Amino acid sequence: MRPEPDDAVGGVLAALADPTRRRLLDLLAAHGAVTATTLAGWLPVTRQAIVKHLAVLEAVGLVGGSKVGREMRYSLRPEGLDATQRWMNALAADWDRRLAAIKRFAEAAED
Amino acid sequence: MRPEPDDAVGGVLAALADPTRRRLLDLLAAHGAVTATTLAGWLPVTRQAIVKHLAVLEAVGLVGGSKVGREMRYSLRPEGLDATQRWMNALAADWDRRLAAIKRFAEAAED
DNA sequence: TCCTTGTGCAACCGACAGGTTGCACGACGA
DNA sequence: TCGTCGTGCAACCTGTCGGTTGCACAAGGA
Repeated sequence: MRPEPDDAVGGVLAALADPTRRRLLDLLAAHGAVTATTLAGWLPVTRQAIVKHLAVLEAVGLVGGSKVGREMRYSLRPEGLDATQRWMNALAADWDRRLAAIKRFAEAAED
Repeated sequence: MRPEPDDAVGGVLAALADPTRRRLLDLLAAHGAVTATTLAGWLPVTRQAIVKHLAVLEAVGLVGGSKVGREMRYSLRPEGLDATQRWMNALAADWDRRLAAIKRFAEAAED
């Protein structure tokens, strides 16, 4: 997947599309700032896999990491969701609007 | 991707993650019920690719097709978005809630 | 000080998604 | 009726994604 640089929403959607990544977000929501090694203990995958997932989540702004001593603590960054959330709500509203228009049009001009 | 039967949201997110699929949805929103061949004329991909994309969109309930004569007209199915939209709003709210709690906790126990 | 323990980096692998081509079939118009 | 046009199906190709293993290195504790 090659989301163009200006496409933040697409990136977030792609990130959210993976179930492991969603579980990761759940765990972060439940436990706050936590290390990749700890997360690996809760999921049936390697620490490396976790790190990769956290990297894509970080790239789209859904999580952030801060170094504490020699360990890296990852935590949620809820603002990262905002744009996508708004996009999706707008999309739903737009669909409803258009569908209503089309329906009205179809009723008017009975083909 | 193997979305478990009970996981509708994951399927929709995965479907929405692809930029071509999003463009497809935009086109359907703009033009109503339209055929795969027509859509292929508007996008730089083969009709077959379009058909595949429409298949995954249909599988998650975002679009629906109805046969008219020998041609297949695809159109939006806005209810398909609803569950995912609600999920995402709930997620955002949940994150804000948890983050606020953590922040309050951090303020109380100044490390 | 040295050993332990966790992190980061790179190579590698299998599976699948997005895309293409080719073809057979069914419906519509002349 | 026959030719045409659009659809559906299947095989195939290629890139990338999720995942693993192995290793080098830095930071803490005894």
